[in-house]
Amino acid sequence: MTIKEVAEKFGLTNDTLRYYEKVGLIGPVKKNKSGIRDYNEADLKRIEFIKCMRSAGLPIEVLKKYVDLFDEGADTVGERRKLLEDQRDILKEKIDKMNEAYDRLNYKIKMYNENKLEDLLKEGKQ
Amino acid sequence: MTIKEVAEKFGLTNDTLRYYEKVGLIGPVKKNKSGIRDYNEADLKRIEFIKCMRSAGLPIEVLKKYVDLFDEGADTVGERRKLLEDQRDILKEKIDKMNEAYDRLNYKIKMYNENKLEDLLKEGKQ
DNA sequence: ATATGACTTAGACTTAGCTCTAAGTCAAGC
DNA sequence: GCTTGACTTAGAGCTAAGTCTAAGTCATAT
Repeated sequence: MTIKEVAEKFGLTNDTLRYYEKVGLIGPVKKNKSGIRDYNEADLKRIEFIKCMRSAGLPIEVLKKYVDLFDEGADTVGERRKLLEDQRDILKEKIDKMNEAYDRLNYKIKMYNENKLEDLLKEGKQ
Repeated sequence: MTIKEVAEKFGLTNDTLRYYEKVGLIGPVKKNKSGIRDYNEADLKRIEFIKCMRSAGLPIEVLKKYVDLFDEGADTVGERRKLLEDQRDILKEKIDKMNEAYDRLNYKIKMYNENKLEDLLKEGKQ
C-alpha cells in the first residue's frame, strides 16, 4: 500500500505519516527498489492504533515510549502496563473536564433558547 | 483580589492571567494607584468560565470571539448561540474519540492483567 | 527522449498557548 | 535612606506536532 493510499485510508497526510516514521512511532516501512514506501498489514495496524491514541491527545513521546518498550520484548510488560494505566487515568481526567464543559455549554444554549438572557450575565453560573 | 491569589485559586499562573488579559479574554482588570491588578467578582466569574472551557480545549480565539460578542450586546444573541452550539458539537466529537481510546486502553490493560500477551501483538484489535 | 506526476530527502517554517527574561516601579521593614 | 520582594511592562523564547519547501529520483505516457 502506498503512502497516499494509507493517508487517505486514515485521514492523515503523507507528511504526517513520514513524520511519524521519522520520530520512530511507526516503521521503518519497507521500500521498493526505487525507494518508495510499501506499507504492510502490521504497519496499518500500528498506524490505526496510533491514530486513535493521537486523536485522543496522547503525546507522541509517550506513544513512542510504548512502542519502544514493545519492541524490547516481554521483559517490559510491567512497564508497558504502567504506562497504559497512567495514560488511561490522564485521559479519564480530561474526559471528565470535557464533559463538565459540555454540560455547561448545553446549559448556556438552553438559556439562549429559552431567552433567559439574564442568566447568561452570571458567567459563573452552574 | 491580587493576581497571585487569583492564580492560586484557579490553578493558573500569573503569566497566564496576564496573557489572557492581553489577548482580550478577560478584563481589562482594574488597577490600584500603583498599577497593581485588583480582580473583582465579575473578573473571577469570567476567569472561572474561561478556565473550564480552556481545560476542555476550546481555542482562545473562539472564546475571545464569544466574549467580544457578549460585550457587543443583545444584537449578537443569535451569533453567540450558534458559536456555542458549534463548539458543543466539536467537543462532543472529541469526547467520543477520547472515550474510544479510553475503552481501548482499558482493553489492553485487561489483556496485560490476564497475561493474554498474544492479543497485544494484534495492535489493531478492538 | 522528454515531459509529467508521484514519490523521495533534509531541513526550514508555522501555530497555539503559554513561559520566561530584563528592566523598571513601588510599599514596607530595618 | 536603603534593601527586599511583589508587582509591572514589552517582547523574546519555548514546545508539540505537524506542514511546507526545494531539490532530486524515477516510472510512465506521448
